[in-house]
Amino acid sequence: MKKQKTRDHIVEAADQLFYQQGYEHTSFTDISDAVQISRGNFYYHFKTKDDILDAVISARMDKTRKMLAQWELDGSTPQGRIECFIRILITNRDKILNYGCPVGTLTTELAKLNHASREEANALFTLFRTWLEEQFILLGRSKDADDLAMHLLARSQGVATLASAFHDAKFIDQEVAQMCDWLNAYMPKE
Amino acid sequence: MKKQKTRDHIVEAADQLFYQQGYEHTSFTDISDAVQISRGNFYYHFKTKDDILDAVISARMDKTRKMLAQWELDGSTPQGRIECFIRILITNRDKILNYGCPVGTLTTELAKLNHASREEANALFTLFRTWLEEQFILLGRSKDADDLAMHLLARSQGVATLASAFHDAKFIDQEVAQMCDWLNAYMPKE
DNA sequence: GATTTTTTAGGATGCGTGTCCTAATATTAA
DNA sequence: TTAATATTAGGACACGCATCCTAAAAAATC
Repeated sequence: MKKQKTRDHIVEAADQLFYQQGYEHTSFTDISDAVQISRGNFYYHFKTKDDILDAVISARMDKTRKMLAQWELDGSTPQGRIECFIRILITNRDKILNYGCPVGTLTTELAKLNHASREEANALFTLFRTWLEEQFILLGRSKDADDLAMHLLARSQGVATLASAFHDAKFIDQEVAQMCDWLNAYMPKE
Repeated sequence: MKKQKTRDHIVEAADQLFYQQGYEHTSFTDISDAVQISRGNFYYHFKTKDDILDAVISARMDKTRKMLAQWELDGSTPQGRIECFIRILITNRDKILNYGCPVGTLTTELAKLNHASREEANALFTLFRTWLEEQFILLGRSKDADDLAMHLLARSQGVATLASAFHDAKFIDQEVAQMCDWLNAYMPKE
């Protein structure tokens, strides 16, 4: 099946372009140029542009789930796992400086467009949210686990937005350090 | 001069629409419908769509400057003034729940579009940043005043993004309370 | 090698867009 | 009232867009 292969290429290219240029501002031509495929050939793989968006979101969900699963292996303690989350800002620093947070910018754009896939994009946030919540529960904070998860999500989100606006890498490092301090000071050592 | 009047109407309508729908997604027709003006008449007031954007940004700068000046009067202490900033999230809660932060979402969009007015939009952030910095200096934190300003900006930004994604008003209230606590606990009482 | 199926290329179509032009109307000045 | 100017309306224009169609090419099957 060659179909699946080119389909994957399309999704991958669209994923990048949607992140870098935004969904609406990315045209079929942009994607076909990136994949080196004729524009007309698209319809064979995807009926509409919205379908590509759904495929991209779905792919991001899978990738995120795998990443979270990996963190479960990397970090032996809940603190360590949460720290993995905090440190994505550093791992993806360059991209974030240029294009912001992929989750935040997409949900924001789709909200403005009042797009049908708005909620599906939000599910990406929910994925992180519930995962973080679980970690905080493991830390014995079951009462406010969700609040803490939202708090951390919001801080990461804000850091990405500001760092991107001012193209300030140092700011990312500072805030990541602060969040780690917050995590260690605030949480009970076990 | 009737010209100035309709020009102001155009800028006001464009301001709202750019906020609610995004810059790119708002067409000349959208604006002319809102202002009740023929589409062709636009060119008499603005040469290009980009010119409208510049005018909108400029208007927002003026409005922001006035708001900051007002806060200088409202809050007798630097803490009080900073608290004014934190509480915009509550003042504009409904709009934020629906459309996010006007500054953050615009700069994010223009960054993706690689738009010429990107930097001018960022100046809105800088306006808040330097104003907050001044307040922290007045509090005797001249060494890390800018860091604190950026920290607070980022947190507000993150709160707006998450609250909008999850349409969660309670989250705004919680985080605003936390930021006020942080401000009062962290800062020296005088 | 022949035939069927899968995959592709490239252009046609209709629509919305920003932009621009020109003639009509309203407003002001003489 | 008349003449000059300021403001408007509405349509023309070229372009890019998502979409759709059809015939050619490639691949797979027999």
